[in-house]
Amino acid sequence: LLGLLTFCPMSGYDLKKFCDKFISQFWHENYAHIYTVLKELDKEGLAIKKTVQTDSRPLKSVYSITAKGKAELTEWLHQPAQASPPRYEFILKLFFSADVPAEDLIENFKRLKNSLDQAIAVSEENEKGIVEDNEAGEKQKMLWRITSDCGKYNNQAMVRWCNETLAKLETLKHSE
Amino acid sequence: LLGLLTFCPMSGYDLKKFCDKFISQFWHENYAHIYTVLKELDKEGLAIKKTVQTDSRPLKSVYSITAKGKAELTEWLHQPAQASPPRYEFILKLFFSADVPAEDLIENFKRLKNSLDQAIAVSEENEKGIVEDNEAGEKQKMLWRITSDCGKYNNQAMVRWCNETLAKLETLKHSE
DNA sequence: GCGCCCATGTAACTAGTTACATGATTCA
DNA sequence: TGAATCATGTAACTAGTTACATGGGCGC
Repeated sequence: LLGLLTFCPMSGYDLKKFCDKFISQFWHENYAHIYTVLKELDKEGLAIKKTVQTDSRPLKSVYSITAKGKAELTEWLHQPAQASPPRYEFILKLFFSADVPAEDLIENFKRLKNSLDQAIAVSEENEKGIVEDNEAGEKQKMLWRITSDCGKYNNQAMVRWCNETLAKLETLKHSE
Repeated sequence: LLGLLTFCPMSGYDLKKFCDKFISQFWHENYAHIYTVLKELDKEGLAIKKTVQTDSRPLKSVYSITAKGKAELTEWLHQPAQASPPRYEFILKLFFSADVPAEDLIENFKRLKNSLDQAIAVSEENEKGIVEDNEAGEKQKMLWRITSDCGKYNNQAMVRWCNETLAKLETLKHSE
């Protein structure tokens, strides 16, 4: 899974940064996982480690993808993505909230809306970053824009959902 | 987490059915998990087990929620839902697909669109079921509708995204 | 008689997370 | 001098999944 993160040679630390910056909207990795996987990749010959001494900085272990790693990645890209079992705690709680006062639910929805607005703002920032990036090819840029749109569309849909739900809950609150 | 599934007393088997039918859009449970949790709930006094002999059927172990369990549930409902780390394999693969021919990507998107259409059809079926259900209170019904809308809005947003992306990929395909 | 649905569970395993441990450099 | 950032890793634990094991009843 991490073999694909070898866009360019990177260290475990770099990889984490990269994940947080570019793919955090739809994927998440933590240090522990990255370092263990990196070690495995090295053992399996899918990536190779090189220890580099950067000036006035601690040692870095930079990993590069090998030919074998590239083959594995292509293989992975060709098999269809499998959907992960859904786990939306917010919705789950909502489902069981028949005995919770409407007012509390309204509070929850307002909070959710705020965090959605924030997420939308962040993704708009990111989109600007894509346009300005000159290193990436046209197709790559297009794919980035597409992935970013996915998050945006979802978030917009959720905002709409929040607004409509808030309206419903307001009427409920008055009748309670 | 399963204490809340005690809408009415149910066995492990019933719970699984219930999950699949009503909350599968946003939550997923498997038998192994259910039975282990059920046992724990019993041990902690949050639910009690009763073995029931139904006519001409194997023994059933029906669990009911206790007062302590209800308190725990209320407590849980009152703390804010925590977002689970996102894992969208489809988008992740897309992100790394710069070297995959546009034609293959188009195929993937068509498949995704089909499954989305199916999901929308299913949720529309479910919505009919809600309206017809006479046992549930008005507020409960409203909450069900709201949760169901959430899925619908998301799916619709995704369909829109698929369509727009397909158009983009078509032009890319012709230039490749 | 065969396959499907009802019904319950355990054991082994895999994946993922948290917490810990360490230490250098840079900047306020 | 202390906080933040760079940098790498391990150990212990928790959660979740797969696979296995079992057996009766019902409908075709």
